[in-house]
Amino acid sequence: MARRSDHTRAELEKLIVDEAHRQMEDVGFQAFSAREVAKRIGYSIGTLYNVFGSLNRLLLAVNARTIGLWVAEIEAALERAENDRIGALVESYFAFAGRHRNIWSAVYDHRSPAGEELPDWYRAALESLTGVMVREVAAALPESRQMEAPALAGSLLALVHGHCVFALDGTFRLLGVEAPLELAVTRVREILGDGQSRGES
Amino acid sequence: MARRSDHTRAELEKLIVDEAHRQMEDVGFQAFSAREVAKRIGYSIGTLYNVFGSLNRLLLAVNARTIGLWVAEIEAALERAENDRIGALVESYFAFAGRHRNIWSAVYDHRSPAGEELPDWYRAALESLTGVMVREVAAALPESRQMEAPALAGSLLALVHGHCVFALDGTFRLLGVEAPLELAVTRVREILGDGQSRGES
DNA sequence: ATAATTATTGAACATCGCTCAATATGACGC
DNA sequence: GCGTCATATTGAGCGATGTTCAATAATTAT
Repeated sequence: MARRSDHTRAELEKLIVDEAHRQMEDVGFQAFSAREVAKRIGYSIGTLYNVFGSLNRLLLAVNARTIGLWVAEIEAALERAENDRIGALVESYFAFAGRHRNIWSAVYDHRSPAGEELPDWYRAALESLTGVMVREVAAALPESRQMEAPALAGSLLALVHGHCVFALDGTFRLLGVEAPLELAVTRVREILGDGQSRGES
Repeated sequence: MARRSDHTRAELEKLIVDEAHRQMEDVGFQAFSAREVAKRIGYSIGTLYNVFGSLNRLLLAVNARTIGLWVAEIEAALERAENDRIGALVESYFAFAGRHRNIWSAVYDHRSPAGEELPDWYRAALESLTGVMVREVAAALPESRQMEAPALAGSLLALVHGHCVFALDGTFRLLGVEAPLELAVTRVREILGDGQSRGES
């Protein structure tokens, strides 16, 4: 099969995460299988465990990659945005989740085993996401309310996340609500204070 | 083993859901096992499938029961509440999730297989939950804003859900936010309009 | 060339959801 | 009481899963 000269350790790690991420995108969290990933890249299941130690860490690697792509897309949308940065933020958050349901859901569907603490590189990925929120919220707030920024950012993250979850799982449909994104944006505007918002391009 | 004279069909169904619900509360969604449930009540795995048809429907029955308990607890809190009904609503929502993490999480962790539509009795359970939200939001809104009630109720549900998820999974801790419940209540008050709120008992 | 080190394997184990021919049980007519 | 039929219950069997680890292959060091 595969020879160890074919790939350095780092290359092999990337090869596995690549395929695992593709697999997650295709079949979703429930149907994800480490064996299938191994088969597709031509290595045995054992090698997969040698490299990542556990399925948990492989899934964290997959999710960290997802978060990275997600943050990149949000940042790109923010660069394109002219005035309405908060609107662009919420919109691109939603857009990514809608366009990549499987990998997006996996971030929240997977739970690390109890007692296991998150690796630093995964924490860093999470913080890059929350970091964008805190930064943009701070920028949208007047000087006098800067100290509220972190709490407000958390609140906004929770608000947008909730709307996103219920938009995708059908809860909003069940309620007869048909524009969850607009709803979320409206909520966010109310919360950041009506002073500098309400709708412009 | 168990004789058919021991239980009517309805009793057997209840026996299974009882044990499955207990099991879910004890070990959580990931470790839940239909085989284990069968073993504990002294029936075989086959009987379980005869009664419920699939694991999906058993899990829906477990989750429907959870939602029932949840709604009952919220309604009880609302009856005790004097003035601040919205505060009581959010607080009891949070309290249930915190006190029954496993069964609460299972409601959102479980996904029905694609294409399978939800049984009416499960829809009814979901609607009893959303119904409380719509009713209370409507009661908290002035006459002039009654038409917004359903959309606002959905928004509030999403907002509270998001805060609840991030409170339990550690995201708020990661952000340095230490009072997610109060944060959620504040957000809800802002959204319903400051006219009749801001903090009184 | 030989020894020591490291990478890779994949059969083996326990467990899972799920199926279905076989069996046990109960009810009914005579 | 007996035989017949319908129904309830079983649990071995199937194809998967995650995980382990002695055995093997490949590389490096001596």
